[in-house]
Amino acid sequence: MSKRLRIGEVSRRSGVAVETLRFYEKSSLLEPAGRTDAGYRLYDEGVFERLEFIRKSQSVGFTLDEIARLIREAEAGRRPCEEVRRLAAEKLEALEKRIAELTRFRAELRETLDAWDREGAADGHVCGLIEGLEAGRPHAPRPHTPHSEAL
Amino acid sequence: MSKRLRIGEVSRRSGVAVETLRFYEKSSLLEPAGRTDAGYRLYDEGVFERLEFIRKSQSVGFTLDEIARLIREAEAGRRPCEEVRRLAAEKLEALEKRIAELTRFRAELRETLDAWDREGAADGHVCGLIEGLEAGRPHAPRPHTPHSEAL
DNA sequence: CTTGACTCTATAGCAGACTCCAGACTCTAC
DNA sequence: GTAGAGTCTGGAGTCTGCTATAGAGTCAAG
Repeated sequence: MSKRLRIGEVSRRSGVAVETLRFYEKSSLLEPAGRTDAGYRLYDEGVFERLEFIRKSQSVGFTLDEIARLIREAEAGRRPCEEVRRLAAEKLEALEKRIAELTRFRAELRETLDAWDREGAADGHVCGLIEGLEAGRPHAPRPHTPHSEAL
Repeated sequence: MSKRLRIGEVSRRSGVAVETLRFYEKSSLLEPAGRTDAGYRLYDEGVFERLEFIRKSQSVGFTLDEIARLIREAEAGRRPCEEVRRLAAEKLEALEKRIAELTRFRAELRETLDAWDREGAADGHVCGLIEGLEAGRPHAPRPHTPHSEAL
């Protein structure tokens, strides 16, 4: 029989704010195992596992809604492996696109910074980024990419 | 003398929604080159360059506010190279951290997906992610399998 | 019994980047 | 001259993931 924890203790041990725990409850991510007579939430040790799951899922790009859905399915006794896998595969794909994109931008940004270093103290000089603002960069403009996911 | 475009045309050609263009204007990111007598915004071709600049800057992590600031400085004829450079260097650093982070996540995600593929067709099998979820749940009694650090 | 930390609910607010709406005007085509 | 698409303004609403506040009840220590 495991010890039951109040919300503050859970918060302290997990690093997740009290308000956030309650918010997660509202969002169907986390139910307290019970309540005291006074209505205080009581959690058991499993909560840490759950929070870890949430954290990890978030970190690979699942939204709280998606996470809630997975949890719902799992609790309904279903094994939404297919679904999870599909979602995860999607996330992976998005992630790869995003990494490629960011890597390109990193190269550009480095290049720009390097150029500034080279031209550095030369006064009267308008640095590359600003130049791009006024006249356009030497790079070919790309067609619009609809929506870069905020990964 | 380049042709002047109305907002819808700019939207169509850039993929940026009309409302977003107006929103950018409110946010001091983008001014139409003029107005018709009826008050319709008119843009010239330079707008695409500007939009591209905004998009790229966003992609490397500048906020719209920062972008507006850069534009303001550039248009004031100042050369805020120091400032721009500092900001850019910061973003580069952040970008590198982000890329490293995402790359780690990608590795984890791939690994997870691979693991699922290997264990795949084995029926009755609860995939790692879900397993983590079910741990400590009173429902769904499950055989204990010690592989839960899925994500 | 009082103090102070903790908890409760319900509601509001924040940041960032849009997105949509009403109601009025304008432009183009037929 | 009328339909229908496009545009205008100003302001409100959306979305995600929290974070904060008010006002009240609870609990353990001194």
